Amino acid sequence: MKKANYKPRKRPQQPRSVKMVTWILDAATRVLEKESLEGFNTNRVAEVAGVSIGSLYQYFPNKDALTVALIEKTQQELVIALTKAAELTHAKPLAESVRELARVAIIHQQTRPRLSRILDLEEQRLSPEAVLSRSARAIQTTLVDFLQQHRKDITVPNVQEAATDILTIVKALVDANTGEVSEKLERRVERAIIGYLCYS
Amino acid sequence: MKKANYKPRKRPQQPRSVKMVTWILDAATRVLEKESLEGFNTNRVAEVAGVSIGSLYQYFPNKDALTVALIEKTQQELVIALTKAAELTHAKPLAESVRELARVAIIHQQTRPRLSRILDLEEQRLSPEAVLSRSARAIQTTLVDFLQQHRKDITVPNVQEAATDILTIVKALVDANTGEVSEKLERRVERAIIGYLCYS
DNA sequence: ACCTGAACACCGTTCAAGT
DNA sequence: ACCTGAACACCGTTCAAGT
Repeated sequence: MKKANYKPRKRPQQPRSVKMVTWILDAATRVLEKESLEGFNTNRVAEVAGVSIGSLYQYFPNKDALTVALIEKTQQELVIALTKAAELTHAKPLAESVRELARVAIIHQQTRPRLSRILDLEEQRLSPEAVLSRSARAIQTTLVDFLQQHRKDITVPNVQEAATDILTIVKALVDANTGEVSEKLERRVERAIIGYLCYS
Repeated sequence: MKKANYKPRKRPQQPRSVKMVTWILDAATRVLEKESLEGFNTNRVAEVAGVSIGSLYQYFPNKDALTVALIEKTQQELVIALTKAAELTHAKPLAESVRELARVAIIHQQTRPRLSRILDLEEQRLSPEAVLSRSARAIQTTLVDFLQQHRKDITVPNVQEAATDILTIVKALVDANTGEVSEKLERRVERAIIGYLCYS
């Protein structure tokens, strides 16, 4: 039985250590983008980062922990963008607001299509074990708030559940359509979300 | 650069060979169900199948080819169930028909929840390389036919695209809700599908 | 304290030897 | 022809030695 510990081994305090973690994460990002999952191995990441393999394992207890750190980092960027967008759409009608949120999510993913797709895949592979991450919960919360604000316009029986389902649906559509023209994809995502929310 | 050849190495003609392939696929299924992806390795599969590792590689050029064969097998079962269900719903109203198809898909997945989830994940991981499989195309075709029959009741601009999106959505929802009570899940899948199809 | 990298273990795959 | 399994290569991870 494998232990599933994806927490970073230590929060590095010393300046050099902070830098090393940054190097490692940057290297991991580059390796994943350029060589995809097949080329993603810890020895290669350490090499690209310019640190020894031993140092990598001082900060990340295993390869999956490194992947989880990347997922966290990416999701933090997304939650910031989504929260900002959600605030801006305050008084606008549902359809328009959804369209803007969808656009943010799609743009976020299309900034680094290969990487985002891989990280979503890895998140699914790891999710049964991993506790829902801080940033994943933040995204969920932002979406629940958004749905509450539009409570009168939607027909879902349970807002929590709806938020989860919508996140699942949007991720799936966006990942399955990597490379699709942004506007077309936006319209289909909008259809899926509002269709789900307003079904009666 | 890796070659991506997922085709079985040979279609076994001799009776002993046919049996061996069956043993190997059954063993792979058991290993995946019991030990999940972490325990799924070719040496273990060969051992459980009672054949030598060399024999496994005579029929499958690599591990992914073995996985693809499992995916194919599972999807063939699903396409049969779906086609049958689609025929039975012939003259019924859209919502009811969708509910029945959704039920078939959910039951199919919940028969072996762990296995189905893993195979869906692996399918995503492999899909950029792999040609869309025969059975995946069959499922797509069945769904397109179904949508054509209800053309007047749905608002999607493109039936092909809609079929793809719906498959993506249903898989994602079902995989994300492994272990959820069947009836609740059915209602949410129905909402997602009909919401998408009838959005205006 | 922290870094290093040789070494170990595990697993995908091959191929010389056996039938 | 087909099967076998020891052996090789690659990669995740550790740990003794160095600073």
